Amino acid sequence: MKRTKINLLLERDAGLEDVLVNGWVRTRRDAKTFSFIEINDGSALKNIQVIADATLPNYDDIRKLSTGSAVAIRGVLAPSQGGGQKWEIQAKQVEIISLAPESYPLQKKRHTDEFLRTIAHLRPRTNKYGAAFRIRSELSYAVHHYFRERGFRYIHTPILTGSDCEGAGEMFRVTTMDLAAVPVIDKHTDYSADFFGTEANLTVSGQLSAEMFALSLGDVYTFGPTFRAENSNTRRHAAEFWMIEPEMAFCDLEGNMDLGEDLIKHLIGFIMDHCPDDLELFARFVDKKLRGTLDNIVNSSFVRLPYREAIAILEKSGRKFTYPVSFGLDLQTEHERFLTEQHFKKPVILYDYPKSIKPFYMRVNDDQETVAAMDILVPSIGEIIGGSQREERLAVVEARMNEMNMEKEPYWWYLESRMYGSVPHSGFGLGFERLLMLITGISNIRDVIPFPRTPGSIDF
RNA sequence: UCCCCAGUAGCUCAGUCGGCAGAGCAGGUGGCUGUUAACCACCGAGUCCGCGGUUCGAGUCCGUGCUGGGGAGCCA
Repeated sequence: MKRTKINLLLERDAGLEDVLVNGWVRTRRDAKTFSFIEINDGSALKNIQVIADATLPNYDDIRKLSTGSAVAIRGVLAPSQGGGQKWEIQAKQVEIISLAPESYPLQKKRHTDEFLRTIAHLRPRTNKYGAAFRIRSELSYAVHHYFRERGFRYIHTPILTGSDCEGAGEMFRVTTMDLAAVPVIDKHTDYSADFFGTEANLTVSGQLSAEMFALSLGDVYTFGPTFRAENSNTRRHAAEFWMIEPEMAFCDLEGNMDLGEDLIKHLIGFIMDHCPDDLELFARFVDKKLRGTLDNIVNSSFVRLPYREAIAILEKSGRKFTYPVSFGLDLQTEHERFLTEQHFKKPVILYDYPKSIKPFYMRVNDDQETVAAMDILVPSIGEIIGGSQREERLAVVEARMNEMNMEKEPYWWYLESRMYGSVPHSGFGLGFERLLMLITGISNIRDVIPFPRTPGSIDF
């Protein structure tokens, strides 16, 4: 007999004479002539209650069922005789697939996130983490759904890259060389002996590759893992995370901002519509203000503010900031928080940043002083999107690379895209985990990634 | 990498001025009950993070290391 998942049983209108449910025991309560067993199979937040009567042949064993044990229950789906749930299963057969010993670490009470991180292989069996990872799955689907509906193509950009200067971030080196005996020529590593015959790293962004496909297929996006070897020890950073990077041909900065705002609103709305139970858990137990935060984002127009005006607002605010504010300096966390949490109290899109603090590929504005960059900042999380209109003029992008003392040779292919049919185009990167943090109210990025990788930590 | 905080039973924590190691939950046993974080009684449970120091005596004070957390920087 094929098993039926609990989420489908719980939403039924009518009972069933014979069903099979497989899952894990969350708790067992014994009455005089029968036991209540609550089963969860991960398909939903809710458990299903099983009534196991003392007349069952293996009732003695059933009475020993411990939290975490795996079972197969066959029985009747019937209206519950007690309050608290609509349906229950009156068991005709209880097969114990495996009995969890008393050392099972998850108890029927609240655990701290810090403890659960030490048992990351078991934590998805808890209500909170089960809900978080169901939402993560739905959110991934929603990303693909959103772009597909709008004619975007999904591009698998490389994870291994030969460039060591894609971005400012530190990169993870990829090598097959024996690190105890690295070949050296003139005190420098001889990468010609390595697997690719040159230095190789893990990607920090699929953007440059995605641009090539935007200039071919029109509107494209990437959605995959990204790696940063920064020694960042914060609740918002991980060494391995997922990023969504749309790239649009024939699109300027305004169109880019439109997409970023619409994407965020749509994805949040999708989860509100499709994961009400899981979201409710976070609104009740993790962040009491979550509903208000999400409603505010979905219903408000994001503020669009040139960097120059943001500086003026900060200067006039009368606030004493730890870090200085003036044109040419990047905004610090305290400044971003002031703008989104105090001044506007909603998401803010900052754009037209000084070119001196932004990378070579961003399009230089007519003022020659700023570039067509945009960051979307949200309350509590901070920067969730960073993007720009790309510099499509060959001479300008080459001049920028010269200014920054960049070696142009590795980018020959990137520069050729500006020689052959170059067009205005734009894109951005959206931090998938940061969006998940925003949607769930989970405050640590390590808790929205199945097995998080951070400096000094690669267990599981 | 820098600053701050924490580390005591399986888990969450208390431990006063430096003087016998504690509670709740979990687990075990028994009881009660269409229960639902069930309830009641009893029982077992410790490298007080490691190392060194001060002291008659250190969970407690000092130094150092490790681990975890928060903040900052960097960024998504």
